[in-house]
Amino acid sequence: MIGFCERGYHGLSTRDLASATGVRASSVYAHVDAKEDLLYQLVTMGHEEHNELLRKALIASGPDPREQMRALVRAHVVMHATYPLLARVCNKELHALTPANAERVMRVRLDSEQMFLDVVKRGIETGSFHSPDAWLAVAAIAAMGLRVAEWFEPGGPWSVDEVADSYSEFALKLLL
Amino acid sequence: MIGFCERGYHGLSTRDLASATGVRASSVYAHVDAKEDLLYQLVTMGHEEHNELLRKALIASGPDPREQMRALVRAHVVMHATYPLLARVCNKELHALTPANAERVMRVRLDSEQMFLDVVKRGIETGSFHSPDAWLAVAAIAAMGLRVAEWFEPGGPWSVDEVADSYSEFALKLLL
DNA sequence: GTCTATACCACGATAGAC
DNA sequence: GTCTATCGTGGTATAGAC
Repeated sequence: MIGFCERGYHGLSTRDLASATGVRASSVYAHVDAKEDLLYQLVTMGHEEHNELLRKALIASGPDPREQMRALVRAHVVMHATYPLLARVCNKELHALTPANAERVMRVRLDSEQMFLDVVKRGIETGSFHSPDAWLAVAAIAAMGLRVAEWFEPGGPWSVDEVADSYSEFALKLLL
Repeated sequence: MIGFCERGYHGLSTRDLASATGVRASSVYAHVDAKEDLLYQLVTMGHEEHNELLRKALIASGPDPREQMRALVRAHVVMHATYPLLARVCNKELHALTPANAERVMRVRLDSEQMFLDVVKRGIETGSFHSPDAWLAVAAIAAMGLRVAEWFEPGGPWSVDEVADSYSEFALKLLL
């Protein structure tokens, strides 16, 4: 995973991949059908974990759209700050998936996006939010969190919680 | 460029690269020393153009931090919506640069970031903005715009101007 | 500056012994 | 499940004619 992240899918050979786990390249093929399988499994894991974290956050929060949005952004940011390498692979290496696999991944992603969209739309209806366009707002809020995976490091100036809290506030302000 | 974007640096061969412009792979080497040179030139062009657009936007706007921020975000978004492929290469393929070349690119990027930071800090001092952390706010605002390159398409639901305007407002709200 | 031809190497993947 | 050995392909890059 570190390899895919640092050098890109095509930049990491099956030989390097294997030697990172202490085996030969041919041994990899006892576990996966092809190199692309490995990327697909990694990317699927990342997207499904992300999706589940969002869903749990939504369920655990009350009915208030503001509280729901806070919970979603929190989970989104925590995921990206906690597993930055996985997040980067998920966001940069989709091009290397077969169309069928890419589509499966995109379905999960769209489902996650829909959670954000539903909260924003309901918030607009109930008067909690006032964004002129729900989708544009969601794209902006999601983007903030995605990018956290590119710069966050443990032991840096902010804890995961601090970033999650700040970004939740950013999202709510953005939706005012 | 399209190739680097769609398949990643290592996913695009010099043969394919050359045939995209109607020549043979060997002819490419009459213009660049190595494949990496091409990526470096592309990425440098993208970062310097971006930096200049930001600088011009800043100069053209008045002394009000709010107006300056609006201008910066506008330019940032316009660049990413106008040259999405270049932007994606600039943001995803830095790993393939030699350390020396990557550092040169990062210097331009840090300079651009500093423009945002200076405006936010001055806005906080003068009471226009009220963010608890200037850097976190800048990271969030920049991220929103960066991501535009991933989804924007001409002929879609929004014009470049509409996205730029919306995102400028998002940024200002975020800084309230 | 482009071409053909090619050097040299690394790639993903497989075969078959253990 | 891992190994060694190897297949066939395609990678970056160069040489030298035009």
